[in-house]
Amino acid sequence: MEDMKKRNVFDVLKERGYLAQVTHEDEVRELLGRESVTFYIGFDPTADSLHVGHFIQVMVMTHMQRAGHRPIALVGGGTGMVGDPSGKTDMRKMMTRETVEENSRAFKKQFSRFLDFSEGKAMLVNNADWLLDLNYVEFLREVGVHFSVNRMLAAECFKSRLEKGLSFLEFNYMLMQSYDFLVLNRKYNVKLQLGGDDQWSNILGGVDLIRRVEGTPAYGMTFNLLTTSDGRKMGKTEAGAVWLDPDKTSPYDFYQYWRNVDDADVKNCLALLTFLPMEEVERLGSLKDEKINEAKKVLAYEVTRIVHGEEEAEKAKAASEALFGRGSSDAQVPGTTITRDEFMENSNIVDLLFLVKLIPSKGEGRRLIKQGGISVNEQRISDINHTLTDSDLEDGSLMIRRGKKVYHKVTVE
RNA sequence: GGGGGAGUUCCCGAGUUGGCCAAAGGGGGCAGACUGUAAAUCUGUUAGCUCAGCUUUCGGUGGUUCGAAUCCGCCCUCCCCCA
Repeated sequence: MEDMKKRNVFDVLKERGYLAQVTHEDEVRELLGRESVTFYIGFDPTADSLHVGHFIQVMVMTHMQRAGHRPIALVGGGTGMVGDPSGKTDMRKMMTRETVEENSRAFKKQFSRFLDFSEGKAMLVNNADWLLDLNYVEFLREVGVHFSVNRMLAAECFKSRLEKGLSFLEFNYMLMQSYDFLVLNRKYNVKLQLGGDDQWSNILGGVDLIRRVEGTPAYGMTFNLLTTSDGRKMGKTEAGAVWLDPDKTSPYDFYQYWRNVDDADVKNCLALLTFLPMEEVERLGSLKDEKINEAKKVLAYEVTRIVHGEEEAEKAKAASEALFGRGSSDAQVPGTTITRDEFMENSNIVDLLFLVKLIPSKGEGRRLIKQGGISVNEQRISDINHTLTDSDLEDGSLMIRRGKKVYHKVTVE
């Protein structure tokens, strides 16, 4: 990782497959190789935690910071009040000011795990600070004049919305984000904005604005969204997004998510989501058939380690090996602890499944059992009315398996 | 502001001579088989519950009726054409 300092980050990012589009490829590359550049990435506070879609941006910021550049994570406390229409087909729900502020705080906390904020090496700003008190007429005169509606309507990001409808509120999003870039350029000499590829139009808006208003160069660069080989967005599970918050997605589930990616996506994930040297990425990514499971283990471990720390990564790995391999059975397996009374009152298998939230409804539980999807201590349950007793407990706990790979340990105390 | 159209179960999308609709079909999800904790494929399943019965659903609300997703009134939202 040390040798990254010597190489131009631009080349690193390109080699690893992050880059999607660059406004001025040669100039940006030269700039990054010449001086310490302050850049920013915006995050919309649409939820109370970052998810894997954000994580790729965080990885980019980390690569950049390691190369001596200064990242600014911008939380969209102001833009979040409007909602980005890019690529969306439906109108966004408007969030209340309180929700936006709450989410912004949660983001702040998570960023500090990945970036070094000491001595001004990274910054976190909230565009609510300058957007919320804007004077409408002044804004129109300073920023609005520079935007051509004709060009905006032609932009790719509005296309789908032109068919389904686009409110004036959302139409303004591009101006706000462009203004962000301008403000940051003036305040902190930010010359470069990064973002997901869906942000291309918005980034271009800011680049153009700065060049017009300030007459100084500004650049933009976008990254490929984390998608599967067949183009679907990654990071979605039956339970929703894969979150970075351990309370929303446990380290074990997080580990399992990466352990189970498609063969075809392993290499890409290793390059984008870990810091492993590219030679290693190439080697692991080219493994075939059963062998590629090794690569998936490395992927799962590394990503979990970066996000949740070494200790949690070890635990997740141990638990996985215990359940799917031969490891010791004593490993930390996800589970629930219930009281003796609860166990007695919910001795019916369906009730118990419901109690520990392995099923969303009892109807679902009955269905699962009918289809052979539930096992207790590796014994398939076939009867909906199956009742559990003390004899099912081993050292005060029993292991339930739902489907092929969802394990849940129930401990009775 | 004027005229026209639409709002269905996770999503898309059938269904309007009122009962046979918890609601076609597809997608997605889940489960089973096959496997490598993969993909593809095949099969089953996909509102809830005290589950061979019952309860709550078809934008909201109030009606008509023995009975309404299907008919009527009002409201909300969205789309299209005109301004």
